[in-house]
Amino acid sequence: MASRSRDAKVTIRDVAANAGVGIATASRALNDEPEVSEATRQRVLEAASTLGYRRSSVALGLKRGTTDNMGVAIMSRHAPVVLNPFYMEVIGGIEEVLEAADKHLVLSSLKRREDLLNLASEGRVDGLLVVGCDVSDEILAALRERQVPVVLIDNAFPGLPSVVTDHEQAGRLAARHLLACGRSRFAFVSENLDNPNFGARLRGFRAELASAGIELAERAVAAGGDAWDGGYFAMEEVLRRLEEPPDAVCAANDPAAMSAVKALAARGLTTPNDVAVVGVDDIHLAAYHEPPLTTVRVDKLGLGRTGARLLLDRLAGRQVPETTTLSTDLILRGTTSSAVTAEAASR
Amino acid sequence: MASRSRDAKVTIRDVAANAGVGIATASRALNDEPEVSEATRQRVLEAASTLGYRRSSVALGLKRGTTDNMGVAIMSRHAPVVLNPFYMEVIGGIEEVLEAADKHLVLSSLKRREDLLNLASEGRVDGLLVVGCDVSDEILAALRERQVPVVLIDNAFPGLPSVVTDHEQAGRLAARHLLACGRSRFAFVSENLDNPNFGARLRGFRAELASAGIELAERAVAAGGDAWDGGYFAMEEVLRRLEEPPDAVCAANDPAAMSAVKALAARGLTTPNDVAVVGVDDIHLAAYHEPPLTTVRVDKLGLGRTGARLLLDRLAGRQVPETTTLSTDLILRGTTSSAVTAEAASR
DNA sequence: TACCGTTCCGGAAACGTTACCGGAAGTCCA
DNA sequence: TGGACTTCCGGTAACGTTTCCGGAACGGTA
Repeated sequence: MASRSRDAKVTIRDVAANAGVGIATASRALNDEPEVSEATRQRVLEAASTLGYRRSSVALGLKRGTTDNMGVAIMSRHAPVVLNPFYMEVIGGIEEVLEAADKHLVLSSLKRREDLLNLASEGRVDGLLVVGCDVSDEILAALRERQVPVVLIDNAFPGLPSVVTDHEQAGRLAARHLLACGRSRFAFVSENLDNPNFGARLRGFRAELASAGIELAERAVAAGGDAWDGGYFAMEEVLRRLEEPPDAVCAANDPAAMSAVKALAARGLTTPNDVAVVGVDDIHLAAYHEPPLTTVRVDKLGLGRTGARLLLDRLAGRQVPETTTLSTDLILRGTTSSAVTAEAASR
Repeated sequence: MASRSRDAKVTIRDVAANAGVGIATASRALNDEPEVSEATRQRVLEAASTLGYRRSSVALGLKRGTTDNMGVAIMSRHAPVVLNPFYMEVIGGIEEVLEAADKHLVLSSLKRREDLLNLASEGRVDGLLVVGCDVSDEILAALRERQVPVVLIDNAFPGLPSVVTDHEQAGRLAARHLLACGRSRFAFVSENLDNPNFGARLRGFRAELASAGIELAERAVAAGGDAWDGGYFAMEEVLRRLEEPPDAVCAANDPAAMSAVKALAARGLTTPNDVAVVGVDDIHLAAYHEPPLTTVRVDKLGLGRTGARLLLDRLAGRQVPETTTLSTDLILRGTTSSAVTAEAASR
């Protein structure tokens, strides 16, 4: 019963020899196949146990042509990906589904483009989850052409299945809420406006305002740079440009919203009394912000989960839709209404 | 030159046939071995290119007995690991070194204990990096007994190489700084005091105070539970217990410190004027806190980097020290001195 | 007794690669 | 001219599995 620690690697031949059977029989016994008598099965199992046998996943992989591990490639042009709380939650969702399916997750941040291609075509992984927008079309086209099983998360590309957030809806929800709060002077701040997701949020925000008869001036929109305090500089920029400060701000994401609150405070403007602020994403920290951050929740776990599930489906030969869209929810907290206490913060 | 997209997998036999050579020669040409003429090498390379050949890493793995990927197991008993900013930075360091060495990172949060053992003994990974304290001695003993190449990060176990932080030093630095600030009524708050690392921080904190002739009362030490606001409750508890509020608080980690600042504010106590607060870790957010958080920096990237480097060394057959200790640094910011502005915040 | 079906088992091929070994040319020197 | 050495190449074993196929043993039935 106790597994003896062997220095040499113990293979199926060893357990077969030890049990006095052929390797074919040993294989069958180990794999719970029916065509083996109960007596020999026990003998093999016991031999395996005393020898401390572990089947080689590499050999199995070669035989089966499959590895049981999935690549997760996170592209983050700017900040180190591990500092991005958004992606971390997405990975959490991916991991949950993969673990339940007994798959393994190989993580790759992939500065070098060729690595991503190789990961799949060398057979190191069975499929690929590509997370985020910071990946060149060239790579995606190559992936598609090579028929690599891949699912895009938070990004889209013709011919490749993807799961995305309804970013425009997020912007619309933010605008609608701000309008419902009775605000009238709007602004939009972001770390970066090249990011297509942020662009879509702005588009939705602007569209909803337009349908209420309000035009969002170009001067009321600013980007402050890709860092945790990008929103701070964007907010400063907007305050500088406008003769009268806004009373409602939508930020492209939560970090930007939090920084914007700071920038407003630095100008003596309080949140939510002087200015209501709403973010997008609902990262974990949002609920712990002071005041708790009103935000439009993006289903990060859901992105990861359904992305992983789609990839698994695809590998199982099932047909998957080209794009599945996850909707967003307004999370009402303290930066838009002083009536909301910290108690109502968490989910 | 253009790689044709083939539906079937193209193996080295195919490129050998296409180039009109034997597979041994093809292998040599592909691997830049010298015993092949330049002419045939070119022929093989071209055949490989037009066929779109990619060498199978699985077959190579079987042949070599090595996978070129390393397992990273993060144990987090409580919160989902992806929400832990500390570990995320450690992973960043690991990834950096691994990528530079052309290794791949397979991530595993491992709820099920057997998975960790299997990961290595099935040959899925060449080595293992075990991060954090939330792993049972039983597993570590099994790892050691099975001779799995493993390096512990932020944890220690006899017979296994590990890289750790000098947590006691961190506590001492915090105490020394608080003393230098002229404070006299001390407290220590934590999410959790079972965590041996937090315990060591408390020990160092207490020891340094003692050597200044000050005894840290048991009533001035509290744990508030494992969540982002654990420090909040711990701080509340301390304030409730003490007749006079402390004027210096050390938190076991940065999230606890930030929450403690909030709890103090809720009681009308300002930071740093009424109470100086110092955290430990220096997570990314600390510099963006309001006021910027004075903290004792733990070299998270360094933990990951040297852990990965040690593992690589060990796999290369080099001898590695059983424990390497990383020291900490005091980062002076706004929660202990109002003279420090937000400008001096970042690294 | 002869035949057939069932149950259980072992040999060997195959997955894609590298490495060992032997052999065919070609070159050089005596 | 003949040997020895170098250069280049191909066949094949091996890595550890699974799976196909054939066969032995056995029991039951005509």
